[in-house]
This record gives sequence, C-alpha cells and structure tokens, in this order.
Amino acid sequence: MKKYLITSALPYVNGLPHLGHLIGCLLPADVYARFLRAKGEDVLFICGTDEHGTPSEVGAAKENMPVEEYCLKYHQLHVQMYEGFNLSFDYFGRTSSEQNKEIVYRIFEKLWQNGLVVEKTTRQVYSPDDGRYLPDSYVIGTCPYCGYEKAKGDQCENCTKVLDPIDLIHPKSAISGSDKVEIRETKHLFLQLPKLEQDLAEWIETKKGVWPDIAYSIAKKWLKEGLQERGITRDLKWGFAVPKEGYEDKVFYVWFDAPIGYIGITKQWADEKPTQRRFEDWWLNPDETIYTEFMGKDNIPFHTISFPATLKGTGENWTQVSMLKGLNYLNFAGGKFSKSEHRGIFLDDAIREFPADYWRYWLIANAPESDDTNFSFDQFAATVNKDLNDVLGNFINRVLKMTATNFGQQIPLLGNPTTTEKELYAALDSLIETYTKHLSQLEYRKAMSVLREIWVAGNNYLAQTEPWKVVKTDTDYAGTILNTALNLIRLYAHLSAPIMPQTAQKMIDIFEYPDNLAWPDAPMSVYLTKLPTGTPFQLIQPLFQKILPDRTAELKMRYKEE
RNA sequence: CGCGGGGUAGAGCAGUCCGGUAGCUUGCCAGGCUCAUAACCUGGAGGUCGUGAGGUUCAAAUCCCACCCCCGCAACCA
Repeated sequence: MKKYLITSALPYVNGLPHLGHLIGCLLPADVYARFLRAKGEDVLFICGTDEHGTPSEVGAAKENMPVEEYCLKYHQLHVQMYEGFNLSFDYFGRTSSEQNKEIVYRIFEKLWQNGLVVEKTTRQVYSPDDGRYLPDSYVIGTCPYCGYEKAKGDQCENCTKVLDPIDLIHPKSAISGSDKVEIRETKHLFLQLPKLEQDLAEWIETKKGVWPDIAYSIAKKWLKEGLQERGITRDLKWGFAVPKEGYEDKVFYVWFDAPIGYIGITKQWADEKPTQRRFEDWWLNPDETIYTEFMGKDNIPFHTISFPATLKGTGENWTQVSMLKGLNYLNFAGGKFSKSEHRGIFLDDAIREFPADYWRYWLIANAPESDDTNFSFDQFAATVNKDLNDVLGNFINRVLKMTATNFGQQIPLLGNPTTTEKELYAALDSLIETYTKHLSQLEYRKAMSVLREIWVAGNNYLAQTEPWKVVKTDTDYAGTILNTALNLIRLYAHLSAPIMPQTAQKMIDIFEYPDNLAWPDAPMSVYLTKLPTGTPFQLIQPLFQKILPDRTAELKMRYKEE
C-alpha cells in the first residue's frame, strides 16, 4: 500500500504566527492530510518549528533569556495556536532536536565523503559591540548608488539595487546601532550545487505538468541562471556545531538543517514508539512513499533545488518530493502581514474572535493559489454569512425542525425514490467526483466552489419537492423527502470534515448513529439511504452565527483595516 | 535592465496550455416559496477581457509583437 508523507514548511519559531502563515502552508497541508485519512490512506503529517539562526539569537537577547529557553517558549506557543486551529499533525517537532542533529550529521558526512563540500574564505561584517558577525540584512547604512540612508546590506529598498554590505557607506549594526563594524575574513563550507545541476535538471523536467506552474517555473528559473555553490555554515552560536576541525565556532546554516528537519522530526515521532515506527519506512522508501510538500512561494527554491540536491548528493535513496503545493501570499489591507510591526491578524486574536472553522473555510475558499489574495473583514463576513450560515447552517436547521414538527425527532421511513430523488443522486455523484478530484489535485478554491454547489443542491431539492406542502397530502412521500434531506446532512458532514472538522463532528453528533468521518465510497443511491428509520436525532443550536455590520465595523477598527 | 505572478461586470475570481456564442460567487433589480436564522429557489441588468484603428487567422480573453500598470522575488523574515 502506498504511504502518503505530507510536510508543511516549518514556521520560524521567532514570534507568533498569523493568518498568512496558516494559509501559506499549514492549513492546506492539514486539509490534504485529513482528506487522505478520510479516504483510508496511510498518512504521516509532519511539521515543527524552525529554530536556528540569527533572528532567534536576537529575539532571545531582546527578551533577556537564553536562546534555548526562548525557543522552547515560542515553540510551545506555536503548538497551542495550532491546536486551536485543529491542525492534525502526526508530530509537531523542532529542528533543534537531537534527532535532527543526528540526521544532519549523517547527511553532511555523506556529502563530505562524496566530495561535494568545499572550504572557501569569505568576507563578513563583524560587530565587536554585538560580539557577533552580522548577516547581510542586519547591516544598515547609506546606499552607494542613491544615497538612501537606511539601505540594508543585502538590498537597497529605495533604489532596489542589490548590494554587498561591504559597499555600504557608514555601515552600522541593525541590532545595536553601533557603527563600529569591521570586515573580517572567515572560512565557510560550501555545498557544490553545480556538480549536481545536471542530475537535478533532469529530475525537475519530470515534474513539468505535475508541479503547479509557479513551482516548476521558479525551479527552472534557478537552473537557467545556473546554480552556485551554497554556504552551509555560519558564524553563530545557535545551531548545530560543525563537526570539522577549524569550525569550532561555527554552526550549520539554518537553511541547511531546516528542510532536513522534516526527516529529523519524523525521527522524533518514530523514537516515541521505536518498536512500531521507523523513519526509514518513510524517508528511505521512495517506491512506496508519495511525498507532498506545502510551502509559501518564497520557499520554493529551497524545496525544489537546495533540499533535493542535498539529498541527491548523499548518493543514498532518499524519498524525494513528488507533489508540491506552493502558495502565494495573503495580504492585509493592501499590504503584507508583518510580524515585526504586528500588522494583520495573528492566530491568538483570530481564535478569540471566531471559531476556527470560520477561518478555515474562508482561508481555503480564498487560498492564494494563482495570485496574492487580500483579506478584508467585509469579504470574510460576507462569505461566512452566506455560505456557512445561510446555505449550510440554515439547511440543517430547516430540515431538523421540519422533521421534528411533522415526524418527531427520529428518521422517518424512506419510501421508493422518485425521479426527483434519482436526479438528485446523479447530480451529487457527479459533483462529489469533481470535488474529490479537486481535493486530490490540491485545487482548493475550485474544490470549495463545488462544495458550495453541493450544499445548494440540498436547498434546491427542498425548493423542488416542497415537503411542507407534501406533508399535508402525502405523509409517506414527505417522509421520504425528509429522510433524504437528513441523509444529506450526514453527507455534508463527511464532505466538509477536512475543511471544518469541528463543525463536521457537530453535524455527525446530531444523529444517534455510530459514524465516522470517512469519505463517501458508494453511489448516492446507496449512501443517502444509510441512516436507519427511527434513528433519533437532536435539535441543535444553529451551527453558525452571522457577523453583523456593527461587528464588522468594530473589527476593522480594532485591527486597523483601512 | 533581470526573473516570476497578475491586469476579465461595483467587489472577489474562473476561462488562456489546446482560438469558435465571455462564465462563477457576492452585491443590485424582479419573481417564486413561506419549512427554516429577513433565510431558501429562479430569472434579469451589468464587461470595447490593461493599452496598441498592432500582427497571424474565416474567427483572438486565448497565439505573436510592442508598451503601460500592480504584486512578489533576487540565495538570510511565511
């Protein structure tokens, strides 16, 4: 049996995640994992916090705590927030784990043995007052081209010229503000990507039409420009020590150990039950494993080029990515979400305002698949009110109440289906097939528009059959209609579960009938007759609440949406 | 100057690969229904498809050329 390995890009531990992080990789991955599990597939869904690097060191210093403590604190906050959104990771680990260290060393040694690692001397900016080397973007100064005074060492935001921090006039540290900076020569290890280029290019060519255009074209762009040797070490303290002489003060670069973290975290998972689980079954098993990665567009080069090259370079038979979903950005009020300026909606705020499923539905229905997408409370409210409350929530409510009034709180007898029911079965069979196809292909917006059609089909069925009239003249047929409608509620629960797990559970719990959230596996002529006659059901509070204009206005004020 | 994505009805999007009556959601207008949460169902109006009296073609949103605008990337912030 095929195994489905799913990873979401690892959120950087520094600071708190916002809606952009959620839709950028975590949530689409979760929906896919839930969908495959519902279909009965063997799924392993892995994620965790990416912890090494300068931003963590700087963040820890700001909060005046050791970096290990700082990372643990934020790791736990991430865990809490993702639990709040019901992300169904099989394991949520950390790139700083012992297990990851073990895998990083193993891969590094192989690359070393294969002659793919070389030493080069580079010139880096050192700040004595900070006691550290400064990454390019942590050096600020005057742009030599346009005179802009706050140019960053990697690029001038004013004239967009790409810079070398060494070229800045009056350079100073972005951390302490100190202008006592010096250029030092320092040795680093580089991975020789050019040696792997040919191999990589052939492999990527097989992904044409398989990966989304955005991923394929970005990978091709990098190949076209030619791969360069890539530094895999840094002059930092927070990271895995480089196990080579002369590198005692250096650690592996965060972008080297972060993707390897997928494997390291899988080993964390396996080590919890060593007699039952092996990371090798997933990661050194390419023939049986279908590996799907989710990430924001900025991450695509690392997942299509650097990481596959790293694995290939070992000469070992690692599982490589087969499906890859790259997403664009979610913007807020015309601009980016920002961690540093705390601009936008963060997950702790989001969950305080509305149930997780409201967000999950909106985000998936508006996933930034082809372009950046803008979040606005007006649109959010409109979607929640219409799709969730009016179309789905109201359908359930009207069916339950109508049945309770006319037949009591139990499933009425199903008579022989008429042409109308048969047409409904056929329409749904076709819609569900399309819906399933879109989810399999990770086409979320299309999938959601079909799901909505499926919900509308229920309301349409009632409009056509008018059970409130029929009940006065033909009780038996009215019972058949409502029986069918009640079965539709169950169907909707199953189909909605990957996107709205909590709501789906509530829908299932309406009926006193043992059920799970398995994917429909039979034609509707069978599937919509499953609830046994006489099964008791409960009248529940409406599943959703409308977001009224006053509330929307208040939200816009609170979150500063212009 | 480079690279990637985008520009289609008031708003949000699909359609472009493979040319053939311009589609969906929301909003607006009208009708139906009255079981349900002022909800549901149906119909209608609304677009020179960024620009070019460009090119190819019987036919262009779609292919080719030139240009304009928006967003992102450029190896260290999803």
